[in-house]
Amino acid sequence: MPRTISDDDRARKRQSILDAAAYEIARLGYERANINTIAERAGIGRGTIYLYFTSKEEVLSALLDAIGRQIDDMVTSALTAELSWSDRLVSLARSFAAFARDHEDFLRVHVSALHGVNREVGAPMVSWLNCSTARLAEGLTEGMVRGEIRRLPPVTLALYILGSLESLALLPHVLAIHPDVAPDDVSILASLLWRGIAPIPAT
Amino acid sequence: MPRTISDDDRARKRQSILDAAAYEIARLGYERANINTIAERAGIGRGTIYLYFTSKEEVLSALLDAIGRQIDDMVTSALTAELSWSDRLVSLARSFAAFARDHEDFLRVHVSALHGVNREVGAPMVSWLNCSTARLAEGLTEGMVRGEIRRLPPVTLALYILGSLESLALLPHVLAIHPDVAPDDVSILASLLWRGIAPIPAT
Amino acid sequence: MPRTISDDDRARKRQSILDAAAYEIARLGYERANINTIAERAGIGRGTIYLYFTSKEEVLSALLDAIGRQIDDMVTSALTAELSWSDRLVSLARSFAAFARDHEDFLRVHVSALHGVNREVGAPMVSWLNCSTARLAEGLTEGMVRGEIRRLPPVTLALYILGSLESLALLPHVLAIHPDVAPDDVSILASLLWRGIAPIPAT
Amino acid sequence: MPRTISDDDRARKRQSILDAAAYEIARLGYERANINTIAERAGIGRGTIYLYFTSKEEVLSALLDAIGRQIDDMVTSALTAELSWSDRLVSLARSFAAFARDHEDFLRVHVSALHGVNREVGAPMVSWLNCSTARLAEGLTEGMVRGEIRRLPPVTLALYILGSLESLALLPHVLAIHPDVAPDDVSILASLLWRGIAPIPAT
DNA sequence: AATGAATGAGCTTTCATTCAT
DNA sequence: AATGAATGAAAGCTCATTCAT
Repeated sequence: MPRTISDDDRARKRQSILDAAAYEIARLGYERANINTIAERAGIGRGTIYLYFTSKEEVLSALLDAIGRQIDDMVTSALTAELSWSDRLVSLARSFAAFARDHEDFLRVHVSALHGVNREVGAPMVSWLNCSTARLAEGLTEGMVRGEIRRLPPVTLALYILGSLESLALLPHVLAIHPDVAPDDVSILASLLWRGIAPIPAT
Repeated sequence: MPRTISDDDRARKRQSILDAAAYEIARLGYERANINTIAERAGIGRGTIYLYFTSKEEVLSALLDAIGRQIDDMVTSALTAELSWSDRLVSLARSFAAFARDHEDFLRVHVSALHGVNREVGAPMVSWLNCSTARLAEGLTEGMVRGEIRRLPPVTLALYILGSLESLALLPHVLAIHPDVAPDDVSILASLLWRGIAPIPAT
Repeated sequence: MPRTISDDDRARKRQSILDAAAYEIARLGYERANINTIAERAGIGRGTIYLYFTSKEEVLSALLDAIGRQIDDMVTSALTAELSWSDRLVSLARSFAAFARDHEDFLRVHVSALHGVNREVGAPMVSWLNCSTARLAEGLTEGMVRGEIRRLPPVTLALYILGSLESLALLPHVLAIHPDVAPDDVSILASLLWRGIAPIPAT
Repeated sequence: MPRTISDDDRARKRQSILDAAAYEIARLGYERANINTIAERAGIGRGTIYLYFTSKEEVLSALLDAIGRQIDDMVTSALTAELSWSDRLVSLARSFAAFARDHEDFLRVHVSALHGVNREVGAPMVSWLNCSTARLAEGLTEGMVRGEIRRLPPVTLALYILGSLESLALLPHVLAIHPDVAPDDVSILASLLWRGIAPIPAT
């Protein structure tokens, strides 16, 4: 009688592997992160990981996929809320900041994968990024049509906004080194974004 | 008669190793970049690299050092020029864009090291980054005193500007994927920065 | 059901690695002995050695430790036996000869490590040698007190005896080259030692 | 006009290489001794060594040859002197001790090569050792015929004597570590040898 | 005759992956 | 379903040797 595991247990264990992987990858990078250590941290045997993922690469892919989905959710939420664009940016900035606070590992993996890892492995992340970008660009286009935002190439603008938000969110963590950077500075900088894209007031 | 090499030849060969390393690291990341392949690309034997550098780590360190110095030069040039802050930002953006065009590998290695590699190796890059940041922060402070720039925490602002410039410069390359991003967009986006930090006009 | 190995099996495999290492080191010396070849000879994969030892150095250390313990046991046995000093020397000589016959590799590794390898690796062997030396010196001192042995510096004498015994034991093996050396000569030579340390008979 | 070097200069330079090699090999062993370092120590370029020797192995061979010849000279001198056997042993012991004092490196290379290095490389040393052994065995045989020495297998005895002399000579150096071994002990131990081989006095 | 820059074979070690249990 | 002992490809690095000068 083959032992069977409930779908719930399976999902939970899968997630615990991803959490452990995020912890290690955020600290060591993808290459130096060790499957053995990840298994230990997840509280399972080394071989068990291969019952949930086909390879180390797939662990990273799945991780990036999960992270990309969460970020996309944040963007979607901010866009669907009935807010002014100024408030939407603040909302987004707060969401990113909260995400960075509660899931620092995830955000770091995301950023480092964007710049470091093999292209193929990062594929799912790029998919989500494109998705979020398209969604944001679409919203921005509407805003431009309504005159709420300065007219600029919407896709490029969307990429810039998302990139800035990530950088801003990571600033206090990455630069915990820097004594002159106060965590609160981040929120101040968020307003820079808005001033940058706000429509030019009629004189 | 000893077979000795001129200092010039030596420097040239050293640079060719760094170029080959930049090519590989920009595409594969530091860990996957292979000393063997780097040597092949530089057109020398495997062991020769170790006549110029003590280890693979030192190759990366030297590379980051060279890149950091070049970026710092760009910042210094822009600051010493007699320009308005608005023009300075445009000048900086153009410098970064040119650097990204002519030395794409270098800029990618720089950014990926900032987010990816283990800390110790990135030390020289962090040094240069701190140097550039301090220089820019100092300039910004003066600008604030003169009322040319909105008052904001100068170090944080400097980091944000440098980060944005790098992202902007890389946008057309990284996102060559994205059909909707035109290279010219970069210069447009540079103005976002200015609007973000420009002093609030008296009503 | 985890695939675990019994302590017995583990010890057996560990020993088989040490045996293979002794074989190679006895013939080529520590430096030339190749981990790859040792693994092949032990009938295991290259990486498996590193599940039992942390490094090549540790293989040698463990080997020297095992050998040193066996030699120390031989010395202890000879000393605790109720024998005349003359017979003790014969007993020791026979033990060493038997050890050399059955474990020629071990004895050769021991002697070569004593004279060849870098000091740090030989540390465990030196420990055992000091142990055996101290034990023998103590016994010799008692013998001198009782007038069974000529009065001589005990530690120096102990070192000389142990060194001679090892040389004697190796003679027929090392100098298998030499057609004029008969294996039996060893036992004859053992008596030289006794005559050397025997008390001067009262005339 | 090809530059030519006098035979004298050539011999002197050859010897300086051997001296440097002895220094390094005595401290690090043959394998770890570095051709580069040996060249530096000899005050010549790396490639120059290969104008005097065909390979690193040949350097060791030549070194062992030179050492073997010196030791053989010592044995010959002691045997040709008109002395009693007791005094000959003392003379030999003094010669070895002096050699160990003035040329510690040579003696250590000799001993370590005897037990450590590849057989083929040690060939010249074995030749000289056989030569000295045969010479000493011949002398001992004469002594036995004349009743000055106990009757024992002469070749084996010769090997034992030479081995003991080397060990004795090295004792104060090797065991400088050992606080209980006084340098003077060596001369005391030399008499052990004589008592071992002295003829049994008629009762 | 002398040099030292260049080479690449060969070494130890790591670690993702497999598979007997 | 789960494990962890075993593996071997692949990596960075050293150093004896060559050879253009």
